[in-house]
Amino acid sequence: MGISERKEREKQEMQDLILKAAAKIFLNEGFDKASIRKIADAIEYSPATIYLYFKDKNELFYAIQKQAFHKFFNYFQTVSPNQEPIERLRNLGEVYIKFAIENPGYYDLMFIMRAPMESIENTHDWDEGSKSHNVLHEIVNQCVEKGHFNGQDPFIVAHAIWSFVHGLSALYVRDRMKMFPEKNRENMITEALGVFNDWMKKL
Amino acid sequence: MGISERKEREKQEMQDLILKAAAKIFLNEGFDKASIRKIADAIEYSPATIYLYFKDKNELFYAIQKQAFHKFFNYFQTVSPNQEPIERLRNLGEVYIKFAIENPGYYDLMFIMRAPMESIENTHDWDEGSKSHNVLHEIVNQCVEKGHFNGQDPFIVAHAIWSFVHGLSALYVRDRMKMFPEKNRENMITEALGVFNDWMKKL
DNA sequence: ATAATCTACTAAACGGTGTTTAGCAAAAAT
DNA sequence: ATTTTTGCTAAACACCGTTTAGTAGATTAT
Repeated sequence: MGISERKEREKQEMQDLILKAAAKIFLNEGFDKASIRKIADAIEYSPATIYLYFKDKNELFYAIQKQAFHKFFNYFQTVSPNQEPIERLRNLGEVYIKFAIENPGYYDLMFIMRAPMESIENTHDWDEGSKSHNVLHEIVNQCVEKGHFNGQDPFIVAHAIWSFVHGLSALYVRDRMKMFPEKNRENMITEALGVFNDWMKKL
Repeated sequence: MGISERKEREKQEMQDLILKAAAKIFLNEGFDKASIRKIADAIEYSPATIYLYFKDKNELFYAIQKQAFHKFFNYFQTVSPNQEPIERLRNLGEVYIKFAIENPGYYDLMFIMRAPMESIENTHDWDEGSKSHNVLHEIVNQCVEKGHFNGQDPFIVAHAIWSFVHGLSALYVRDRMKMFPEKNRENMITEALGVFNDWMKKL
């Protein structure tokens, strides 16, 4: 019975169509401007149709967040595997920042905005994010095995490192660096990351 | 001519009334629920009246942000002045986190939300925030004078430290720690801050 | 082939939002 | 006493997310 398969495929295609239009408007004009009505207009369907494919606006953006995490993970895959763990950690930080600067809208959705998180109840819903998070944990563990961060809990060390790169990214994405209008914001981030990496080598 | 003075005073009192009601609703129910209509209702005036005292909702929340920065600065004043700069720096980090945990709504408004920043054009509008920021810079400079962070740009070091504590705070305030449901989030922050302080002592 | 059912979709409405406009009563100035 | 100014609001405008009731067309059953 090929009909139900076609139906399934069409449902998938419709979801993708909505997702694609929503992501485009969101990245170009922001969350508030990406209204259900505007998204519906872009794909030439009525607003009510969107609710046949997504429970509400939060679930729609939870789906976009998943795609963002996928892209994020791909960035992580470019981290050189054949190097000292401490070098890989440095590389990971650079790639993290690179993603945030090149995809501020996605970064916002993943780590700052509230909307997509309201569709997350159990840990399972965070799977896509955990994949990237595990990369960090693995590398930190390797660093500890090689004698770095002596005596400190790898879980806490990983959280400290995440917090640092998130802090850099979040201040950038949410425009808290315009207090230094004479400074180049991207350079500031790179330099601060450099300082941090110098510190970590000594630990 | 006492009339214009009374008028001025009454205008000030009305602004305070609006601000107080708005802050209360915002802190208890969040930004979206703090609608102009709801604020107007709380003070028993019509919604249009609020626009006689504030240009728009963004300016209203910019005013609340200013008050938040004032409170933030008071937290900073509790940092012990008669100690080694590196100890004061440690203390400053603790107080920063303490503020974020005790006043998540205010923290959000100061360092994460977009709304109040849309009323900021020139550096002058950020004065209230700069005051606190200068405290950090001063302490970092004293640390450098005492031989810490050798050779590194104090401005960048300060930004790195700010990014770190902001990262911890922002992940907490925006609920990105529920991925570790078995962990106590406040403890995690404290431990990560402890790890960071240990690092800094060695630099 | 026809009748019954089910599917995909939408028009319209509900109850909200920020903001602006026109007008009015009371206070102040003349 | 009359004019002007001030402080305020009712009502409207143009949006928003979401739900409901209903319909045209595809699918299934007879």
